[in-house]
Amino acid sequence: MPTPPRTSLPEIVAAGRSILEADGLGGLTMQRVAEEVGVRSPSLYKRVRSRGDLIGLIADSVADDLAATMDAAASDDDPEDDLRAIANAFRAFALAHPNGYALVFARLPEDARIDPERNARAAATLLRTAGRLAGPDDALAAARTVTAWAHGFVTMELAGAFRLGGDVDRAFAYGVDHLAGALESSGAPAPHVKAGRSQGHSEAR
Amino acid sequence: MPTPPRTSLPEIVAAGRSILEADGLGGLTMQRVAEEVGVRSPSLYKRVRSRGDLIGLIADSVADDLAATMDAAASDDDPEDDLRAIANAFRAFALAHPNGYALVFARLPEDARIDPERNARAAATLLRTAGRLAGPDDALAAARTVTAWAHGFVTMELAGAFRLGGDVDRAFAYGVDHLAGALESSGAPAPHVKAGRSQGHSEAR
DNA sequence: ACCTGAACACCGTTCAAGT
DNA sequence: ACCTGAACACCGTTCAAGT
Repeated sequence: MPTPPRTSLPEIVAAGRSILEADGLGGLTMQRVAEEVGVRSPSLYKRVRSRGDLIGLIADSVADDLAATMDAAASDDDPEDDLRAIANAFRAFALAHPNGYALVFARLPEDARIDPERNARAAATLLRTAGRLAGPDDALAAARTVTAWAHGFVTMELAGAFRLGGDVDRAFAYGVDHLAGALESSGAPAPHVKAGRSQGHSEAR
Repeated sequence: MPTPPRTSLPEIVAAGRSILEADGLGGLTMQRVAEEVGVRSPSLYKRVRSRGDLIGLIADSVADDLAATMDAAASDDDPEDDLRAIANAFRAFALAHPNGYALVFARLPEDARIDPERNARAAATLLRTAGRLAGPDDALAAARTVTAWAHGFVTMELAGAFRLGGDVDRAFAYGVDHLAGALESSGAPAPHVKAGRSQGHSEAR
């Protein structure tokens, strides 16, 4: 005799994500999730293969939001401004959702990885901006340089690894500015060189 | 009646580190460690406050090795060559010890963090090289930019996040070259400008 | 002083039994 | 078709009891 479902996969993922954000990966237990969606933990296995599977689904969900945030930050006007805006949005997202963010770049088991199309879509905005700065041939390498830097920076910031004093905000701005200058100078078509670049590295022409 | 110790803290840390490297953080159980050093798991708590504490000690140990590796890579000759050498050594270490490396930059609880002096010592080599490239005022921001980039890059590489094709080795080389160029151009004393810089970004002057 | 077995609270996961 | 209690194997950690 059929029984009506008492929860759903989206609800489970959403509950898992909010628990993760609140209490970290260690606090994300199947029992907490079950309690949150009003069910007993064995029932979760009707919609989810394992805790690892659930973690992968949460990572997908966060990755989508991060991609949307970066997308919204780009205006497709001046590429250097866009790079700065994307980087700032990226950092703000990571600082606002540290535990979810960590999952997006975590070393997950093969089957829990973010799927390829989602990955490509998430990379698209930055890839386009990087291509406009560094030229089509270097677009991928340039995008990887920027992503690596931004990810490394916020990861270290979240880990509390910047403990030598100094202004962390300034170090971030320093990084974007110098990366933008370095990538742009690397032989792209460089269609419109604006008169007043932002600051500090005008010698990099 | 006193009993002679059957193990020691260094032995425990070393065992934990080799288990971590072989089986990941999930495989690092107190029972596995105890078995490895020939004792029962409750005995470990004589030398270690908790599993988290042990993880912190392992992180310290790996951080020391990483710092030594970077130190050995620098020759204090041409700073750009040094930057490249340090970055390559950093990446090689991370790829060779992925699980231990992850711990060094992990978001550990406050009390398990790598201690400040160790942190400063680990940063010293790169800070010096960055200072020779970017000038004393920008040394810290420049070192942070390079460290963030290198850490982000290898983390993404280890996570399998580079899935858009392309040559990952080339992307790494591209990153060092452009970072070196960008930092150097940022207004340092720049004592000896070599005639033949490496490649590709000679327009960045 | 160090080590141990037993115990506790807590996991993820399975499964037979219920509706 | 979905949900549940009970059970299993496995954690980290504590502690009284042994030497």
